[in-house]
Amino acid sequence: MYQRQFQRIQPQTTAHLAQTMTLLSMNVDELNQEINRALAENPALVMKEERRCPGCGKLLSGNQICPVCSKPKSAQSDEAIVFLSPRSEFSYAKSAPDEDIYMDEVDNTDEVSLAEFILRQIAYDLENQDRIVAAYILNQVDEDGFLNENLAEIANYYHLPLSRIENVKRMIQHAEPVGVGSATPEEALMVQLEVINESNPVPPYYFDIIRMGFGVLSKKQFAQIAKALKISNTEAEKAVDFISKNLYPYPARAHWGNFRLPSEEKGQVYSHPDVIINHMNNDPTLPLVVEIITPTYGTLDINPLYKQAIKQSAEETKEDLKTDYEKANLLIKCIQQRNNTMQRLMEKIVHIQRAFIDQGEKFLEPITRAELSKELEVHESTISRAVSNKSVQLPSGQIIPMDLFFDKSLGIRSVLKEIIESENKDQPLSDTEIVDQLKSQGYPLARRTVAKYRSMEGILPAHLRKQERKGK
DNA sequence: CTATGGCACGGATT
DNA sequence: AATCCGTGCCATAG
Repeated sequence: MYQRQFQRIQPQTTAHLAQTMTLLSMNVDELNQEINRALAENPALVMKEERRCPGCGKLLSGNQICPVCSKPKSAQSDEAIVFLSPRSEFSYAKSAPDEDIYMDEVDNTDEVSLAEFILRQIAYDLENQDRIVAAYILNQVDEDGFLNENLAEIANYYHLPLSRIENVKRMIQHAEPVGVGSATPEEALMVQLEVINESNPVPPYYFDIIRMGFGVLSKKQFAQIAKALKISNTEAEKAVDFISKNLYPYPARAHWGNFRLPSEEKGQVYSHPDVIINHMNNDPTLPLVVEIITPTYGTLDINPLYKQAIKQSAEETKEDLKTDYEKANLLIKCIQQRNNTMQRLMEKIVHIQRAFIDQGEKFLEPITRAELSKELEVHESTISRAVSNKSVQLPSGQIIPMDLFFDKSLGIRSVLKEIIESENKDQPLSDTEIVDQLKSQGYPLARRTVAKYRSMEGILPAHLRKQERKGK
């Protein structure tokens, strides 16, 4: 039975492969867009009503039964339940474009609605002319919330003084979500910091750190920052921590969805995790619940009317209808395949990296994509695609890039951090000494490598660590 | 003279 | 085929 269905799309097998590959390498946000696009332009494709678990109210995909509620309470704590979790916060366009019911869903992801959202906040305080300018600017803002347009040109076009345009831009930037309309991530951060500063004053060097640029921030180079601004290392660390926790460089993304949790570790912000890992009922003795987020709120299906239409229509239109039908069929198959791969992959990863998930970085098992691909009997590149560009939320609330599960050195780096933290601060360990320490703990490394890891973690060299101590 | 960072090479990984 | 990563050598700062 499955055989036959598969046969039908055999002639397009290369297309099938190509599409599976591209879908696999997409994260939830991108997949959401892709599905919306397909829904909009292919009449054969429809979104069926959502189905919820009668027990817990979770959205279910396809014919699946709720994996959480169907699990007996006596489940082993080392088990993990991996399942697909459709999310209602992903809005999709209904097949009939004239409907705007979905607009009053909680979140508005469209640029249009973001623009409207902001415009409503500031419209009262603007004169008519300025309102037009504001509308224009908001329409030029890209999906991250940035404005790449030259203000002087806008001023020219509307025959208004530049200062007036700047004023409008300022108002947009200060409206929620704060920072939209900036030209760069740095500018957005500046605006956000200014706003915070008005109610809760922050030390002035916070601004200087942002001026140093986004790159320094995301790499967490405390040492450099401290040196350049003549502040202590801990002050620098505190500042960067504050910034990554309270500010968000892509203002429009942060507004999108309500559960933004900045990844503290990397100083980067991921808006929607692709996978969420939790303990059942937040109880660490219960099994893990692994949700693979899918943007299909409801189920994708072939429009039943469409099949009839094909039979009844005249010969010449039949062909067109048929290609639509096959395209839709293909997409559904590919998405299923993607889901299946993700599910199998996460099952393996969670099993292997269980210690890491429960107990932290130190226990990250060094594993390569190649090894995993053998176990799962898929091609290496499949794993690569499935893993890249995706993010995972851990039970701790941290959001990490999925690549991290394959980071060979992270485990060692965290041991290194421990060693340095517990060292005698008056006589800091030199790199050579750290090599010995690590070797005795079962991590043979070259001296040069220790130095690399140290700088990756933003830890100063031995002689400077001593100074740091004095300065305090 | 020692500790460290820069550059570049080679092997592994993607 | 391209990229990443560990490592060795060498220059330089302390």
